[in-house]
Amino acid sequence: MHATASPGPSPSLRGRIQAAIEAAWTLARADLAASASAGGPTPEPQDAPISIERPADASFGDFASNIALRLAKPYRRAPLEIARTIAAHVETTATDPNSPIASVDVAPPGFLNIRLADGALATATQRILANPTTWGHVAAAFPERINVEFVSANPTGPLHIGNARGAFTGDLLCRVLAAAGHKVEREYYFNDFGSQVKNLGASVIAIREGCELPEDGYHGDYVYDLARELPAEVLAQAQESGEDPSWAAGRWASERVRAGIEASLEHLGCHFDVWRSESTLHKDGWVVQAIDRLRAAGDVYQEDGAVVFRSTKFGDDKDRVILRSTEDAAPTYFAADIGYLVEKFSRGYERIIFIWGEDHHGYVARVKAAAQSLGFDRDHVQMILTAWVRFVRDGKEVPMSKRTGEFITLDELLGEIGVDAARWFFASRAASSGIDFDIELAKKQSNENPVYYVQYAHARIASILRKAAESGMAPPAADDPRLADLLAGILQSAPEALLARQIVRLPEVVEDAAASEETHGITAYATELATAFHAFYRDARVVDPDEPDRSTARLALVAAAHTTLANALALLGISAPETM
RNA sequence: GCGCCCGUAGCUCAGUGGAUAGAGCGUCAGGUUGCGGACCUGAAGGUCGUGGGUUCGAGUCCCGCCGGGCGCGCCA
Repeated sequence: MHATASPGPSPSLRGRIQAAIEAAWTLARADLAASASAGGPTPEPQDAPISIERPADASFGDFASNIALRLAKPYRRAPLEIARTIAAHVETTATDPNSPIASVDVAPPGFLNIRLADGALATATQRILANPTTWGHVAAAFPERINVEFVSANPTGPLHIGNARGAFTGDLLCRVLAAAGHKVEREYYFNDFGSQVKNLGASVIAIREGCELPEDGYHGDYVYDLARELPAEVLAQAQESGEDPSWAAGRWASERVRAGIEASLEHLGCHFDVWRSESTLHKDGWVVQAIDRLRAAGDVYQEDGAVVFRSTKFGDDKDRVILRSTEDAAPTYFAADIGYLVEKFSRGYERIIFIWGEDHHGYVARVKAAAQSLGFDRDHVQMILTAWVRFVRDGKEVPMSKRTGEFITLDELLGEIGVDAARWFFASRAASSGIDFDIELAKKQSNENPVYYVQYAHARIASILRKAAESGMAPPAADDPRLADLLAGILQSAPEALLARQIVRLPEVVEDAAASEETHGITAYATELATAFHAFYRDARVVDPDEPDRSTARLALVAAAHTTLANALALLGISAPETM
């Protein structure tokens, strides 16, 4: 019971191994210093953290470290000597029954190969049964409040397939950061201020009145729907107050479109905590305040009647205009971005992340420059750029333009290939990797998507648990006093041990995903876990009335696998079906 | 022209300076008297775009070149 008493995240096994090796290194370093020749002083301790990794070849053990190879040069000692000295100081289960390490071997040219104790697998399995909902969550070394802004497409038309990557990338990042112990808020910024809103309104009115569309008007089917649904009162009120009806209709249409976008995103499993409009940003004075702060910092100047921010002072390749010389000194879009930075930091975030398409990479330097001039740490403003997705149908690139209405909406795409398959597709690729998305191919292959392989493993486990229940059997409770012995009994044999070794990796996978801000490690892991389960299923009969103890023990392991698969899928926002 | 990203198996993609470069799909050959065959086992398939350099060690870091994408507005 003591092992499972503390709720919430606990360190990954890898973290505990790392701590053990670090402790051994501290002792080993003293040995090495004591035996040092008079050749020179012992170097200062290296700051480099001791990295523990999963070896490429499983026969080497559960974990490996190249620490001795890295330290050989600064300490001017043979890697093998360092490795042997460290290994001699590691507490293993041979000397300390609580150690997660069964053995440490030294292999040329200086690797430490570490084998996990069976007891560590059993303890981890118990912990999963005790706290299934938080299994896989880890505690951040420095928990932060993080704002992640993504999608932020202008509400002048429904989301199209080009918005898919940003939506999924942002959502996945938020899920991962939250699981890694951070407080995450999801934000959508939209422009309800610019001329395109008026343009949308003009298009709606033109259709409504049967006139020709404006030259730069919007043409999509949705514009006709808007024209049909526009309440007459909107135009009547505009006429009464003397306002340009295009603005009034545009505001109405834009809000209508925005609500549709929100519904689409919710359908994808992408929830946003904050919807921030550009007009309120101006109205609340944030843009003016930001410009004043830049001016006070001495980082703006006048040129040809315009106000310019000296962003080159902070590494940008040219200075940027923030107030135009014409149109009543109207602020530029960039000025609004600066105001938005001030407003966001005023809410107390330690870190602000933007998910942008790579076509925005030119904006990174100027926004970071603004942050720095405003007195923020530029490293607390972070941009994640997603590479372009080329949508292809029949070998031809699909054109996408909201204005001409030539685009495939996100809703249409997901109607064809399904949310789970689409999520897996994007989650399993690095954000920086360019993708050719062949829509016909994706439809054809959606049945071959590995996501179903993983979901199938989950459903198969659910089926086993149902089968067990029919025979009056169930996984043992987490506080069953026999659990430790039962697990120890089965973890001696290969099918069970191989599965358990995959199960216990989840927290490490979450740590890695959060550190790299990439999710393809999770999809790869989920696939490997499913494979390990299918192999176990082949070799080990779970429900066997003739072997009640062994059945109970295996049910505990299977229940842990069930939870682990479900939590890995939850990190990806993908459903974990009980049947399929 | 300048800047950023990318180039790894037939295809789509992984690969925090370390051990024999991996996975899925596709191809080929096999597998079920038991809990879900949407499964399992095995095989074939690689000059890691290219040429140098750094390193005990390079797919990974640095430089040149080739090829592809994106960006270089007081636009939004």
